[in-house]
Amino acid sequence: MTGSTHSPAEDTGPAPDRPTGTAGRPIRVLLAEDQSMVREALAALLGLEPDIEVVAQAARGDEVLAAARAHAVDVALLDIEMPGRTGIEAAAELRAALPELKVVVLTTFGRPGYLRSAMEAGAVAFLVKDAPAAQLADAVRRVLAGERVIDPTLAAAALAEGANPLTDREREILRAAADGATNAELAAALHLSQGTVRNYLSTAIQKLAARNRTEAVGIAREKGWL
Amino acid sequence: MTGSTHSPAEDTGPAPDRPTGTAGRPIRVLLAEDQSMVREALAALLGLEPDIEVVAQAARGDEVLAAARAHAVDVALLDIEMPGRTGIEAAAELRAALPELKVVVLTTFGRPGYLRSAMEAGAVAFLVKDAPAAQLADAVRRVLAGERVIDPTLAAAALAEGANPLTDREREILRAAADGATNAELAAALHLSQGTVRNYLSTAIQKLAARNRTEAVGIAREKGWL
DNA sequence: ACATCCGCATGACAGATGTCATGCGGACAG
DNA sequence: CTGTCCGCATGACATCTGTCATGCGGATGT
Repeated sequence: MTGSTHSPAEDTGPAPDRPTGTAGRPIRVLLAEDQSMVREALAALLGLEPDIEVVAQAARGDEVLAAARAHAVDVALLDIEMPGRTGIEAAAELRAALPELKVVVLTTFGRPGYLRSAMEAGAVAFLVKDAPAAQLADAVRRVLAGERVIDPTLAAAALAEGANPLTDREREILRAAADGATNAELAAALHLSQGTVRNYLSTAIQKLAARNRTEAVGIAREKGWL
Repeated sequence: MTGSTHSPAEDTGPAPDRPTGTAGRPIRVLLAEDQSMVREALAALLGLEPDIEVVAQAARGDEVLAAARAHAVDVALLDIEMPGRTGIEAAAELRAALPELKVVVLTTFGRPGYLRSAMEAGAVAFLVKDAPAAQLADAVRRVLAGERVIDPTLAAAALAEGANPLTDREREILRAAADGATNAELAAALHLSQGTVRNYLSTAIQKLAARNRTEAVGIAREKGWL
């Protein structure tokens, strides 16, 4: 357990040099998370660190880019599950518009597929909310120093899983089927024959080693492939 | 419908010094939440309040009772989704063992069924993590003063929904079907005929106004009836 | 004591779902 | 250029799933 780590005195270790250029000024952080209570609690936590300042908050994925631009942010902390845009989509957007900015993805679920997508979207760190709180401030400092911060266990799992085996069509149909749509509706919505829809579902079920669509949806969700 | 109702009886029994913010000792809080980062962030947030002290933390539902006993806790803050025991189950346990203790249930999902179960288990407050962070400390103080704290919108939704319409059997089967089990397996596991299983699912589907088992599971989950 | 309601249980039937064999066309290595 | 692979697409067939009519037994209210 990494319980109480409030010792600013011994904090001299990981900060021999401020990699953001201007020495001495606090690290400017954007925090994006849809649940107010969690967001503000995380802000309080980071506020305890003398060298970190939360200068912007966002409750929706589609507010992230504007907020980052408006506040000259050094590091963006993004939750994945957000309304408007997922943290992953927001990360891709940030990389395109503000390539200097370091993106940390912070999520409830340590799904290998999420890690993979996050890295592909340009994130340099991936944290799960299960991890000790001390890792949060730590990760902020380390990404600014140019490091990548990834839980080794999760990285191994992501590599072991391999990539998402589902094709675009299969994912599309599985996602729609997850909401309870009957495959006649799917066929109509996608302008396909009913048999074709069934066939995609069938191959998806086989690829995921499931016994029916319900289980297939569960497995795909669990791995972050949906 | 919210806090305006005080309990007339059973109030101010053994309290020479009201532990409320006035002049007494700080309020002793137990915080139970499985995600370390969120738990410690919430602890940091509460730690900013001068009259509140987080004296115990639990990462699992089955650690709650022992922790509450060991630290003479005034208020327990319980997340619902936890390993070991749900926050609801832990609340029932606390009410049985430590009836003085005020229980606040704190959850990600504002599901009406959750609210209902929480109140039946003896919780006196129900907060969603979507709410502003200030409500957390506020709720702690108010429950200690004998108030109940419930989001009026959610309370209205819970009343409008009515109670869980599913019978025990239906819930049991729907829950199992949610994992992707085929109903032949369900029949074997529950020592029923296959037709019977289908029938339970059928009535569940009708009660929930769903079109198939998948959608029924989704609806039941959303309402907190699973 | 009785009628009534409700949960539990079953099998027959129709319609939805999953599997299979088959074919088309683009990408890619040789 | 050609053979091969893979994603996309379809219809026929067998199985699974959802609905219905029916019946049993315990609780409830009168």
